[in-house]
Amino acid sequence: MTETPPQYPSDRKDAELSVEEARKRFIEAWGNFGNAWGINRTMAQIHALLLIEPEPLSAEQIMELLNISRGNVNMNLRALMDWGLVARQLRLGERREYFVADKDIFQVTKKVVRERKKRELSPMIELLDELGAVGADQKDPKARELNHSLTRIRRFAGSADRVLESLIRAEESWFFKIFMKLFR
Amino acid sequence: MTETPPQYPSDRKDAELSVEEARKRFIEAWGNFGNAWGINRTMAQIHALLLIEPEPLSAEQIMELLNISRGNVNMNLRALMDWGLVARQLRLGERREYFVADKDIFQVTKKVVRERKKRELSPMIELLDELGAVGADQKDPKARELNHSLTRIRRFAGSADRVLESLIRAEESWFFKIFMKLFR
DNA sequence: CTCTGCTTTCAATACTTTTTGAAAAATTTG
DNA sequence: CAAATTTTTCAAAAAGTATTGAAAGCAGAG
Repeated sequence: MTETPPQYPSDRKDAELSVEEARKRFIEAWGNFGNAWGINRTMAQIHALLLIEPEPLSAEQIMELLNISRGNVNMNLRALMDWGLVARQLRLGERREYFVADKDIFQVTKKVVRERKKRELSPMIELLDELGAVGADQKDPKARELNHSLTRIRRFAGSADRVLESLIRAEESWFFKIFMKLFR
Repeated sequence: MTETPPQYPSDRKDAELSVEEARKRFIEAWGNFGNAWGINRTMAQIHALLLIEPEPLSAEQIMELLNISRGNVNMNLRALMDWGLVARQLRLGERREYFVADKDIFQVTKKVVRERKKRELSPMIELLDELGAVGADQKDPKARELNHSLTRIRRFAGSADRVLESLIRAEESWFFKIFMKLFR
């Protein structure tokens, strides 16, 4: 923030503006995207910003670039670190903390899958197991339908769980090799 | 609501209560689950209710069973029908409309995937294509990092898109055969 | 056409989640 | 240790989302 950024040559006159515009549009889109999937918009925007930033950024810089408050930045950076998507980075002789995002999009996916599986799928499976036996022995249609529905869902959830677990464990190359062959 | 439900025999004294309790717990859990994934809690609860209900229900019955207003039921039933998860069912000689859920959980998954792919993934891919060229020719690190990030994300989004498209088109048995062999 | 019974709409309200910003806590430096 | 700088916390405010309920709309029956 205190230093003047160096000027780089460019073929196009409007290049500098265009890059800024593109960055802005991507950050917005990533924010909306995350939001639609139950991730706080600001958290996703900070993530987007760090994804396209060549250098680590300080909380101060994020505040200014995204126009959000100190507390908000702090809160969401912590969440991003909890998810393993962003790491703190210290610089020798500097007091201020900097932050970088893991730029490997496959790693990002794995971490998001791991986190949400733990938070949402696993509790659902536990519940389904707990309710699994209810109504199995009864003739009441309500009981029977409940039992059948829960059994089907439980079976499906188990499959999903295994697929996701494999995804989380997969090595990037292996995963892509198989998938790229399978899917077009 | 106006007719007395028939009594079914059961091995356990507390069976009736237990089934009701289980139904309630499942509906709640499904509501929270949907909510975490960006689906309105009530919409998910109505879906859960119809999933475990042996008979079609009217809007009136849903209102009473879930304790929600007429307008709310109407709105969310419409959304569920838009997603293709619930169908209207008319009875001969009856004016009132009834609703049933598609009980095939694999179909449900496919429909949800299709809908969200259309609403969220496709627009993101369009944007990435649009922004794809920005900064490719520049030396400015910001431009280069933006370009690299967007290229990586674009490539990944394309893979995800193809995988999901295959899932949507897959026959259940085929899907499971392949996946069960691949994963564990 | 009018009554009746049901569905749909939507402005107002209630509820939930996010954001702010100032104060407190923590950490480094001299 | 106190001063300086930075991070963290959290109650209050703002923003966003869901829900209500009364009124309007619609369709079949008489």
